[in-house]
Amino acid sequence: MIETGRAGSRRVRMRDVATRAGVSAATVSRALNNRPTVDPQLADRVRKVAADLGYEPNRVARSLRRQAGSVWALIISDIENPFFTSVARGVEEVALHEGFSVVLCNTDENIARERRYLDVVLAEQAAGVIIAPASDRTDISVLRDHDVPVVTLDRRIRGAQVDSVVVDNYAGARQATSHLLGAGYWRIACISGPSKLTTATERRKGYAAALRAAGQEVDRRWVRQTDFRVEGGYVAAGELLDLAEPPDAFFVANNLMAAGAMRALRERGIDVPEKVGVVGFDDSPWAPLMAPALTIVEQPTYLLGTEAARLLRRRLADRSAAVEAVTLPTELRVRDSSRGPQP
Amino acid sequence: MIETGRAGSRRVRMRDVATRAGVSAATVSRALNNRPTVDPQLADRVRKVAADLGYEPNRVARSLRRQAGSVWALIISDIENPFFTSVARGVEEVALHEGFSVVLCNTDENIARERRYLDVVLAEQAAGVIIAPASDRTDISVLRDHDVPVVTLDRRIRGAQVDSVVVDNYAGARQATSHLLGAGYWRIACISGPSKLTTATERRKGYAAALRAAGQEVDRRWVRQTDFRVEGGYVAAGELLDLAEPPDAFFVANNLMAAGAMRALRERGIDVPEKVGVVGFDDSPWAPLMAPALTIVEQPTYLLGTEAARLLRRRLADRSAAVEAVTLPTELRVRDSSRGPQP
DNA sequence: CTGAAAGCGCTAACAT
DNA sequence: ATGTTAGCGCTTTCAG
Repeated sequence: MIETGRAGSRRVRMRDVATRAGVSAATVSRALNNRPTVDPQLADRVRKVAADLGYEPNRVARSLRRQAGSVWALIISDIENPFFTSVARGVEEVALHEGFSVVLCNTDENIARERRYLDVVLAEQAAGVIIAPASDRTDISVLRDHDVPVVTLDRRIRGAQVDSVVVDNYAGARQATSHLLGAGYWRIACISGPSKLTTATERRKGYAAALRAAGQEVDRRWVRQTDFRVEGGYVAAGELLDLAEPPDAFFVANNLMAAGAMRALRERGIDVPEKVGVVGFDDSPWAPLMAPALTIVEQPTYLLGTEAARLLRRRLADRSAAVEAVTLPTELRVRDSSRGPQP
Repeated sequence: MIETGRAGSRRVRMRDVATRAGVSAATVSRALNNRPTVDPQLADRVRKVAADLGYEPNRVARSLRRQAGSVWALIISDIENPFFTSVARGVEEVALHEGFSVVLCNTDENIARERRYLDVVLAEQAAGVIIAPASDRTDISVLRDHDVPVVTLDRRIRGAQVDSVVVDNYAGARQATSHLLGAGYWRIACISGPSKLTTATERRKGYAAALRAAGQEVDRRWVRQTDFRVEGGYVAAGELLDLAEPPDAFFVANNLMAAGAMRALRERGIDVPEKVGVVGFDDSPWAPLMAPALTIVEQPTYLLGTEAARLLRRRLADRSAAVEAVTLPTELRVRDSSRGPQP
């Protein structure tokens, strides 16, 4: 039904409900907030009147008065990565259940933009913040100073005493690399992300650990740290393939970069997995549909979101609770891109 | 730098700046908002003091007083679709440039959730709203009634007098279908989205128009309208392939459904494009990487976002401007999945 | 050009 | 159990 409705019709305020119900604004407030100190019958009547009038509390006024809003801010670093979108779903699920709304802020891995959003969510009085920091040195003190609960997600901030939830990047990367070794690849390169991100460095370390466990030295020329984007993976893979002694497998530390690496391989007509094996990190809708289907380290993305939300809820309820650091396991999902080399 | 900072340190208010600068709060307000009625030298001094104190205006108080906030709400229907994430980038680009922040709300194509977010953004006093409505009958009167500017994006609302920006779905679908016919496919099926979405129905109509232009009747059994999800495309394609007389090509009206259709084809061991041709609608990071690389109708996603933002900005500046309906062209991007049938 | 004062809509402290 | 009052932090008349 498209109701035309007169534009500018005054929004109904609490005062209007109060007048109509023949009570004071305070009583309306109490009734609508289910305070126990109001007569049940009266409360019912007030709520009925409010509903009839289509009253919706002004959250801005409420936030100003309560000095705390009713939205959670989820600050993510790349909205184009399905990893974060899945995480967002998880967060939302819990938030809505708790009566909060979630707004997303996209920093694009950009420190300045992250800084800006931090100021915004503070100024907008978010009830809490879940953030995938754009750097392991992101300064969240502005939030902490004003008692806004923060949970870091996916990545940790070095030295910060905040609740956090991450996956076991080290173990996942190590398992992926060992899998490649076990499949018969021997000259394995690593394409990881920015060194300012804990995820990137931990995955690189897991890769190195697997090599060493197999008695190999880590060849620095075969380790690339670039951005976490498709283009970064494409360029890095290209450079590695153009080396005099190119690798025969890639461990690629992120889903977007893995797509880029696959493109570089395809453009060069290099058969995967026959000539070069590939394992990515983090699944994506397209990974199983690629040619060949991509082996990846799967992360519990949705769970990551719900866990972060759980930590935030807990912190909201008890500011002095002990800091909790959750680490979730990954799972290697073997597909075709790592079936082993063919002479 | 990780500053520890004493938790709970009082946030600095305008009054503090005023006291420190030896002026009234009103003057501080005027100075910080660049009102012309304040002595330039004084204004400079005030701004300096504000900066020194690390003063950040409380947006909640400002919104309450001004009766309008400084964030734009972007209400999208599926955060997991890269289409929307790219659009979001475009919106943000313009918004930040204009001094607004963007928050994303994800409705998941769910009418109830959309309803909720509409109430939330109203109550939070968003300065404006850009929305991809979950239905062609979405009721946005709650926003219009309170003079919150609205721009619809990607989809239109039937009968609504609001600024809107969409792509030419009809022409794009028609071109895609004609392309399949030209490549030699003859029994072309259409997998489209929910009939409550204008995008889905227009794409279906474009498909039908192309068939009729080629002298074909439209066989209703070959037209499926499902959801815009991977699973929907998978199921629909499977059903169509299991028909006694299966189609020899698919026009799939969305990127996620196209991925699902490709999966159904792969599972049945049906060669694409030799046995069955496929054209999708809307590009995605994975489309060119699939096996075979997917032919698609490309949409100017980023531009869609910036255009929507432009319309919103215009409306904010002039509430009585004439309603503008922008239609952007699509472009067929031919890859391998529609190379033509082989006997 | 600047200051004093009112008030946005709500909630919490205080009164009754 | 309910009403009255004050005030969250800002902007905007209205005076001067």
